[in-house]
Amino acid sequence: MIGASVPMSASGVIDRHPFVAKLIQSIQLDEADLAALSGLLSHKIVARKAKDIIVEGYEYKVLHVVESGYAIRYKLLHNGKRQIMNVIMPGDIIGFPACFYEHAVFSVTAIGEMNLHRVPLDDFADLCLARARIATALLWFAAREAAIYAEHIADAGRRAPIERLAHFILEMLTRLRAIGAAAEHSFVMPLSQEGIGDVIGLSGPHVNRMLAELKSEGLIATNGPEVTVLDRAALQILGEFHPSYLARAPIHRTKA
Amino acid sequence: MIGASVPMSASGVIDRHPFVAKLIQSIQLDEADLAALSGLLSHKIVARKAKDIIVEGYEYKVLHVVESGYAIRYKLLHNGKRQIMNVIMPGDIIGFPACFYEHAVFSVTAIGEMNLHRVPLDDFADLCLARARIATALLWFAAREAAIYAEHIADAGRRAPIERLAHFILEMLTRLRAIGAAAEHSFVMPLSQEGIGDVIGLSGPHVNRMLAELKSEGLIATNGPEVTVLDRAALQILGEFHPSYLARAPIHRTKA
DNA sequence: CGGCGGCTTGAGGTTGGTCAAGGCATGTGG
DNA sequence: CCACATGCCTTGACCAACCTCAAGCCGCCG
Repeated sequence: MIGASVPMSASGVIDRHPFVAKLIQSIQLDEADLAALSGLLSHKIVARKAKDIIVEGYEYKVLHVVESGYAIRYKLLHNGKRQIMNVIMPGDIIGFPACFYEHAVFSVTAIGEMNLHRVPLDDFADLCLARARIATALLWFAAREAAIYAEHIADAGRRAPIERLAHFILEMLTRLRAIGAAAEHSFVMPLSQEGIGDVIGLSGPHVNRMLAELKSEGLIATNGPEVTVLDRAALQILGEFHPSYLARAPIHRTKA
Repeated sequence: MIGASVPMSASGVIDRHPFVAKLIQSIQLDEADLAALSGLLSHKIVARKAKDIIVEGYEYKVLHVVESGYAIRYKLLHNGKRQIMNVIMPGDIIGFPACFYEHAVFSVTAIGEMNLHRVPLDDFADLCLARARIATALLWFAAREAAIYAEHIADAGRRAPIERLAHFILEMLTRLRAIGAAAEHSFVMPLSQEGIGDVIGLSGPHVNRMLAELKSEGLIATNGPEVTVLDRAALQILGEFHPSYLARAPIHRTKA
């Protein structure tokens, strides 16, 4: 911890980190918690565009807490296709919750430049054991991750292409707004159309056609990579989107 | 706890419960842990076939630990289709890890008769806070649940129909064997062909065609609801199935 | 200026859904 | 004990949806 390039022990600095902000939204932290987190997030690194952070099948012993930038968690299949499981955003932890496995089950690649904090897996485990509140919050994050994945199963398996796209756009808007990275009705899409296809299980050209349809129906507008939601109510109905599964805080328990 | 119909405090009884067996496989439990679990699992109930245990959108305050029988966790979509997220087996907890949400995000229905233990959510939360080892094991279960879901995303989104079916058959065989509910190469499929279709995102008739193809290739055989894997190696390659994501134990940590 | 990545559009072919009919096993009530 | 209903499996024909391949375009960056 000594010799960290960027000292972050002052709570005025650490609690502006998106990961800490996310923790605070789901559970109350005291000074000792913040100090522990501050120590954990002392080793800052930068990942350039298209940098592989985790490669499927390999062992890994470090996690990366995202401060800024985006990454994709994906799997390459032997029929040559790619399935993107999730878009990783600031405040997320790369390698969690899959870090309980000995070998990586997915690959993670940066899209665009990222600022990360490198955290040895063992330090992370120690923190959980020492700070019950943080461990509890992480159990909640893991449950939320599972809920997001389950929603993606319904998307890929049973929704019509245009419904998947509507759902995906609203999910991105909602998640980006939660971290303060989007305006009320618009956001910058970090993925190409082919990338979107790899999330929702469509080919690139078909994503393009579905986008055109949403535009012609007046539900969205685009300007380069920027997507603007023009008719949120109609999009929600079309994509059957219920934002509750993305909630930031668990239900309140009197005893917890 | 007093007045429970079936006393289970003797560890010789409690540790034969599939849920406890699953816990023991991932973490070591002491006498106090077993006693706490014994108290938790004192209220036994039976669910008949097609009984709705959780209905999407409703609040729920109890979990159900499965002792025997199967259930499906699913979502009904407004286009009339059904997506099954997961098949729930003995040792699983109905309502976990989604129990952190105030309202149910999925429905759960019994297929066939089930023996369950009713556990109030608050008692469960208290157990986690009091027994750190059990809480840690549950964090691992939540992570594993997320990994299974992620595998299903790849299935539904990017694999060819016959690959999905191969993968699903191997996943069922592996999970059933882990709880001692399957022979080495065969098991009784709890779902109808239409049900299988709702898991892997195909229509009933197409599941039938794909099953016929697997049979004609000599990879599997069926006899009523019983499925026998004849060529596991070929099926694994076809379905790109790597059993590691179903591992029962987390990686070993010296400090934990 | 030239190359590259991504968007857009089109034509054509396969896949897999839908609808429908028939068969078989099981279970139930008369 | 038989008649009937029910649920599931099986098969076929048809057709729309979506993928693939391909070409041209634009904007950006070296």
